[in-house]
Amino acid sequence: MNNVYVKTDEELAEYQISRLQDLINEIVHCCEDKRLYESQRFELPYAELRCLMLFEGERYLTVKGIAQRLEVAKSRVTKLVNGLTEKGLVETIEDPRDARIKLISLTPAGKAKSGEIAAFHSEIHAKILANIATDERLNTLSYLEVLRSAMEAAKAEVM
Amino acid sequence: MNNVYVKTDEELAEYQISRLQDLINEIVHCCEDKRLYESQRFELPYAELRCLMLFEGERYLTVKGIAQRLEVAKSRVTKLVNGLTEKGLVETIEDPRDARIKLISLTPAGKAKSGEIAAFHSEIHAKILANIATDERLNTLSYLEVLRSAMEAAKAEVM
DNA sequence: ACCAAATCGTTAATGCTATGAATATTATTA
DNA sequence: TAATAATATTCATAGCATTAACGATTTGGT
Repeated sequence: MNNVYVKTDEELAEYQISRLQDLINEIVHCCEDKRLYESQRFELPYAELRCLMLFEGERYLTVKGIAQRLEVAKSRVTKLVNGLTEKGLVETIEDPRDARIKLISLTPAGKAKSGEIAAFHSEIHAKILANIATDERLNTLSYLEVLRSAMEAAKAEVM
Repeated sequence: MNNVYVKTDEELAEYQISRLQDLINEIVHCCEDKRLYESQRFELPYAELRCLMLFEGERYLTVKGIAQRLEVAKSRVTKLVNGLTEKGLVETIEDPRDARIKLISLTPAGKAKSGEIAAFHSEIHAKILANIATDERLNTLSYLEVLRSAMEAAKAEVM
């Protein structure tokens, strides 16, 4: 046995794999905490909150459109819209040209809440950036992009 | 108005914020897809799968211990362990020194499944690394670490 | 003009994730 | 020994999400 221990490529890869695994887990875990916090702070089930945030720059949305954007079934959206309606954040009118379609839009209260949530999102991401040294910000974003691409490529391979 | 438009620091920050927001969202979304895939592939509700993976290197776990590691209520763990027991992946004995405590351990089938899942995790992270140029891997990991720290710091500030 | 097919949203049944309060059993400790 | 603490379970409740079946409406072809 040699005292000077040199890592083989294999071992190096093992190490990098588990480090990547840990880092991603921690980052995702952090996001889950944010999600919980957000939901409590704005007194909205998270799915309803996400639904509310779709009305950025769009006056009206339909059940179908929301379903596509949230990537859930239409029946789920019915429930979410009911919840938001009961809370007075959203209201529904009928499409004058097609009686099948419901046009859903924010109430003033909904706009206000949506604004608050958007501000919170900005705030939290601003805080994250502020916690990165100025000269490291661009690199962080670049390498995050590298990771995102690599993850999507890996997903395409495996799944 | 000037044709040569120079971004103010504020605008630069805005841009970086929304880019960070998007990147993190995409990465998290990717992880959610992985989670779904995993759950279907191994025919286990995701919570049970996570529970199974806690038995790495630990012979026995208790309900309480699992609850702490998964960060869920004990009553939730009772359900998960029931599910895993019905599937023959886990078995329970009584602690010989304390009749209140149940010692939960993997069955051979559970060990096998747990091994498969761990292998899948390694595989997917290896694939991600393989999709990053060799000379960018170390930097990616470093900057991921930077991001993770910044996120945790921001969390501590806001939440 | 009419009928079949497609579209849109809702309802009902089902299953997973998770919590909190109440409870039964067993250990500890004063 | 009696009170208290620890461990796990049960029950009620709530959120997240799907699929299948349905009713209402529109559209397209004949």
